[in-house]
This record gives sequence, structure tokens and C-alpha cells, in this order.
Amino acid sequence: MPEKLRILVVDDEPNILDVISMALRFQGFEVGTAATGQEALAGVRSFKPHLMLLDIMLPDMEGFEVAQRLGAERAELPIVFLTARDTTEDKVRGLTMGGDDYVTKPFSLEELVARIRAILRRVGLDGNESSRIVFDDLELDDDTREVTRAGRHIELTDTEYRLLRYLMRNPRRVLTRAQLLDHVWSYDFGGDARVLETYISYLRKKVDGGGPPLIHTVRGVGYSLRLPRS
Amino acid sequence: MPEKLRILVVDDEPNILDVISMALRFQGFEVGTAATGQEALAGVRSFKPHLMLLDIMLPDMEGFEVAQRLGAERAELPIVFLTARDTTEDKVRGLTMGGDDYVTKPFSLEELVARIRAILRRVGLDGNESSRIVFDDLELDDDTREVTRAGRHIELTDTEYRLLRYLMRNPRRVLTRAQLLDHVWSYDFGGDARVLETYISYLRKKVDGGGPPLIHTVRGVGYSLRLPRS
DNA sequence: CGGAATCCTGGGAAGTTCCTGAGAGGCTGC
DNA sequence: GCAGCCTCTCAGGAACTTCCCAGGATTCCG
Repeated sequence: MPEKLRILVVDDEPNILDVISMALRFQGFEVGTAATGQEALAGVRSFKPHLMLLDIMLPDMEGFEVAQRLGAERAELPIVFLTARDTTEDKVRGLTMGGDDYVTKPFSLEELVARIRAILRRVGLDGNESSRIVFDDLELDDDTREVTRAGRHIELTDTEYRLLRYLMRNPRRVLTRAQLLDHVWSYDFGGDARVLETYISYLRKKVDGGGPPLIHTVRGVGYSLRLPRS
Repeated sequence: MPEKLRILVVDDEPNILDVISMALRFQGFEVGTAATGQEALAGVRSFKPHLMLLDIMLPDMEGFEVAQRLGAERAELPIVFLTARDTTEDKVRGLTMGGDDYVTKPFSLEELVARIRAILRRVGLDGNESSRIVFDDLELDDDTREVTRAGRHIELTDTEYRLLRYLMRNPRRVLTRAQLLDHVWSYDFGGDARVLETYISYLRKKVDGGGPPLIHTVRGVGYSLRLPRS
């Protein structure tokens, strides 16, 4: 069995830390955690992560400082920064190195995991994984964000895209309403759960419009991406 | 023999606590119980469960608070929350993010056990277990909720599905009317016990329609899933 | 064989869940 | 600050499930 990829998650809000840790563990990563800059620095040395998830707002120092203090190790360690919505973009851009990326809070788990996998792919660690997901004649490329059905291009909005990507990452499996909302929408979404139905409807119009339906309702449970049963 | 999986059940209603504990013990789990948030916290530390079943309405604190106060242990411990039906959705939302799940009261034991097993499977603890149940040429996959007989797909409603799943989990055993009602219907079901007959009838039409009958009546007792005695 | 108990199944009624169109409000880019 | 796009809300109606009922079929037992 190949060694599990290790990710160090650094955030001072326990809730966020826990949710992210659990989610990444479910994705098959080995997860270490830290709540302060000091802990993060120690964690890098002892845990030797392949990737670090680093909140910019930490109690003792800024996330950037953590990155700088890493010294030589820094070059080997890709970082995904977690930033508040109002962090000025140039601040982030200036300080991130080639392989890094950032995600603004509040984010959806789907998006976070996608970014992590994208980086690991670029660094060549997430071995067999590809940025292309294919299901039947439906294809999605996560690098170019391009979606096609039977070769025909499909234009999707951001939310539609994330929803479809989550469905395609879990083909044939029945995903509950709650799972879809929790993974595709950001964690602070407190609105009406019926948005989901609206977006399923949008997706159906765009994706299932030209061809046999792939998005199926499982009444009382949720939705599922699968081939129609003849 | 592999160590038994431990589950900590937290609920302040003694009846519920008993019913769930019994059911889980019967499923081969080692069960610990707690009736308050404090007890739950202590229970996690001493009992070291692999999974916790946590009611949201506790006398001393909300279930969420228990989860939060767990601190570092939290990220290692999957939780299935028990919520009242009228718990506002936004409160429930976020619960499945990390990989946790929730079940709304009133629930059926069958559903509860299914959710627990699904999570343990995903965490990699329920080792050899797979989401597929097979009996003769009848197959059921709990991830995709797909049911086939001799390769032919069978479309089932939610109640039909849960009933069949319970039968398939206990093949060849004679299940009494009471057992079936208690496990497949929610524990507060106060209706006419003859629904069961109706649903057996539905299932027979769909499942036994194409092939030798697998669902057998045991007069005066209940039903059983077995091969026909030729 | 006859009567009683049990079970089967078709036909709805009531209730729930889901779909979709219309539109308000917010954000973005120009 | 305006236009266009996106997200989310809402409501009516369609579709589907669940459950109840009742008549008929089957089995059991004296």
C-alpha cells in the first residue's frame, strides 16, 4: 500500500479545524493539526506534511510569517492559504510561491478539496489522479473548468459547476440532500435548503438537455449521477 | 478475533437509550451509554468509542456543544447526531460536512444501523464489510441503493427498500411481524400493523416477479427470506 | 367438510416531496 | 452608476408514497 499523503491543517478556530480534518481524513489523507504559528512550525518538522493548509489569521503571527520562517523547507512544501474575504488580493499574490494557492473563507469543502488535489497533482504527488473526470459521455476538466457532453461544450455558472463536480466525483452513489448542501455550498450557508432543487433543475436543463438523463432523483433521499435504466 | 467496535450512545430518554443499545449490541457492537453531556464527555475519554451517537437535545447542553468540547479527540471521532424532526434545517446543516451524519427522530432502527455502518465503512473501520448484500441472485448495494434480481434492475420506494434490506441482512431467519415493524418503521409508528402485509405484497410483486419466490410467509409468525424448498 | 383465523391484494385518500418558472437582490466589470 | 449575470427565495402544481380499507383467497383445525 502506498504511503498516505500527509496534510497539516493550521487554523485557530476549533470548529473549522475539526470539520476540515474529518473531511480530509475521509478523502484518504493523513491529517495533522495546529492552532498557532508556533505549533505549525513544529508540526512541519515533526509531521513532515506533503502539503499545508494555513490560515492567514493566527493568534501569534500571520500565516505569511509562518511560511517565511520555514526557511529551506519552504521550497519543498506547497501551501494552500485560507484567507478572509476582504484580504486584498495583491497581498496574497505577492507572498504565494509558484506551487501555492489560496481559498477565501467561507469556502465549500468541495472547492477546498479540489484545490488541494490540483496542487498535489501539479507537484506530482497525487500520482494516478487526473484533472479529468469522465462519466459516460459527460466530461469535466478541473484545470480548464471545461465541461462537455458528447463533445458539445456546456457553459456552467460557478455553483452549477461545483455541484456537477461533486456528483461526478461520486458517480452512481446516492448523495443525500445534506451531503450535497454541506459539500457544495459554503459552510456558513444558512438559507433555504430548496436552492438545491433549483440548481439540480438548472443542471438538468444544461447537462441532460442533449442526451439521456444522468441526474436522477432518489425520492426522500437525494440525488444520484448514473446511467438511465432502460 | 478482531476487537469489537465500540459505540457510545448518548440520549436522555431511557427508552430510546435501551432500544438503541439492544439493537446495536445485537449487531455485534460494544455499547456504552450516557444520558447527559457531561457523562458523554467522560464516556468518550474512558470508553474510547470508535463512533458516537449523540442526541442534540440533552438536559445540560446541546449535542453540538458536546462535540465542540471534545477538542482534539473530536477530529478522530465520527458522530451520528440524533435530531428532532422540527430542528430547523440550518441548525442541522453542516453536520455532514466532515463526514458525520445525522438521523432525524423518529427513525427506524434499520436506518440508524445502516447509517452507522456506512460511516464506519468510510472511515475504514468496518473492515471486511462491503456495501453490497447478496442473497442468491438478489443483490443490493447500499451506496447506490441499487437492487437487482438476476441482473435485472428493480425500482423500489424508500420503505420497500428498507424492508428488503432488513430481510437481506437476516437471510433465512424468520422475522416476526413485530421485529419487522420495529426495525423498518419508526419507533413511534402507531398505525395499523397491516401495512406490513401491504409492503410485503409490493415487494413480492417487484422482487419475486421474475424468478422463484424468495419471500416466504410463516403463518402466525412473520416472514423469511430464503430459497424455495423445491 | 365447515368455520375461524390469517393473509393477500387492488383501490383509493391523504399527505409529502419535488419540479420549475418568475423575480428580488447582490455583486462585478466596465 | 449602470448593465448583466448569478444566487437565492417563493409558490403553485405535478408526481409520488404511504397508509387504510375491504373483499376475497388461503390455511388451519376440529
